Amino acid sequence: MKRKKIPDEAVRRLPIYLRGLLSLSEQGYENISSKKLADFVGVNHSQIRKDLSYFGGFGTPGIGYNTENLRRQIRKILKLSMVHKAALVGVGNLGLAVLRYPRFGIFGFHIVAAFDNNPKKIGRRVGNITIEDVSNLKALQQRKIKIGIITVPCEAAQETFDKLVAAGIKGILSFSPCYKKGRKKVKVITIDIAMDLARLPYYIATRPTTRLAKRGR
Amino acid sequence: MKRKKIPDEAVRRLPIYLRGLLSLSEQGYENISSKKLADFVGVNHSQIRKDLSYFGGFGTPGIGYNTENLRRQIRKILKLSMVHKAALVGVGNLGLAVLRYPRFGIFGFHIVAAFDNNPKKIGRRVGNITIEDVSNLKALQQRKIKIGIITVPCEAAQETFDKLVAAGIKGILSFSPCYKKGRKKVKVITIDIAMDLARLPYYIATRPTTRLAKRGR
DNA sequence: TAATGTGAAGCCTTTCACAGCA
DNA sequence: TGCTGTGAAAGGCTTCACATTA
Repeated sequence: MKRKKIPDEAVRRLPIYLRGLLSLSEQGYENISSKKLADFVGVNHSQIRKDLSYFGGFGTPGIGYNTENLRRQIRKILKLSMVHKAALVGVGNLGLAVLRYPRFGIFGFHIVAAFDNNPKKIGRRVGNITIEDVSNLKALQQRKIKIGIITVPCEAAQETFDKLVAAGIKGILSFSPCYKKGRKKVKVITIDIAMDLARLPYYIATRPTTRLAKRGR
Repeated sequence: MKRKKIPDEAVRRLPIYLRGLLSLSEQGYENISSKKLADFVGVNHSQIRKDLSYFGGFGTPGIGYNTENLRRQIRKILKLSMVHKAALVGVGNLGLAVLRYPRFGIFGFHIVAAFDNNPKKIGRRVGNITIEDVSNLKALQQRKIKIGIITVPCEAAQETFDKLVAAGIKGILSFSPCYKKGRKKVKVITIDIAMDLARLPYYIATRPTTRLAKRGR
């Protein structure tokens, strides 16, 4: 295995495996075969072995993968071994929900700052974070925050995006559907709730037998 | 064009085009070429033509596509011409945020019911919806609700899923990362915020020049 | 024996390139 | 001329099948 180009799709599946391994290790599995993990997470077993082989041989023929070790390896590949500091911009309903979202911890994320442009919100506390004015975004670099979460309304998305990039942010999770120009050296992952919902009716009652597509995304 | 098998990926892109067309038609474009739309939404222009060709020839050589007509056609393909009634289960932070999410309307969705199992929440109003007890889920069929949105905590996801399926729901948008068994004749689209976030560090500072991957998903 | 790691095959998706039409 | 619609080529991803290893 000589570091060929690694499919983006393989990277997208690693967190799925990680979450599966977490459950299975809680269930007491010390070792796990690609077959068993495959059944559990709903991915083909060859796929799992292939995906893992891009990064190295973590298994033992005849035995499978050591659950703890594989978890550690995947966390390392995804750079989740360290804790990542994230900043959230836009403390509306969705922003609040994300701030209070309980499950970031298991992947090593920590939202350490929240920003809004509404004077009424600035200074308020959510959990143990105090909402700051967006003008403070400039200082993100000094605070070693490399990940941004955008939960502002559509109109403000481009401006927020530009500010985050200017502040040296390296990765952005955006809930805003609006198209961003000028992304460069910044990885952007967009979650567009309305758009995902918009695909649903197409699949309803169209097909005599539902195709059970790969996985909802 | 003889209805070959239509790639799921093409369907996934249709809402992107739809949203792009909305903006461009607001900007006053009466006709639009695949090239212009491509630049706007960040997809290859051949891709757009190919995607549309799966469903029919909507354009005019030399001119492009009539903006209004293409919007209408895509809405028709995605079955978004009618209004879809949706029910939301789990009125926590995220559920509230989704209930108040302003942008479902443009795709023709209408959340008409919300459910929770917490007696303190039942009876409360959010917008013009009254929160009901989850036991009322049974009646979804009579109420002609075919789409469900799951925003319950992980532990309750499987149970909620089973109830929605039993109630005759045809499509589900789930924010719960937990694996669902027994999906059948039901299309499930999953949004897993933590998992999307978990991919971000992998892409940060790994690559000398960022690959500008297709689009964040 | 049981399961990994992997070349090769097969399948799906994207891009190219151009005939044909307005 | 400008742009669509579409075969064909290229590229990428998934699955198969098996040599290999503990």
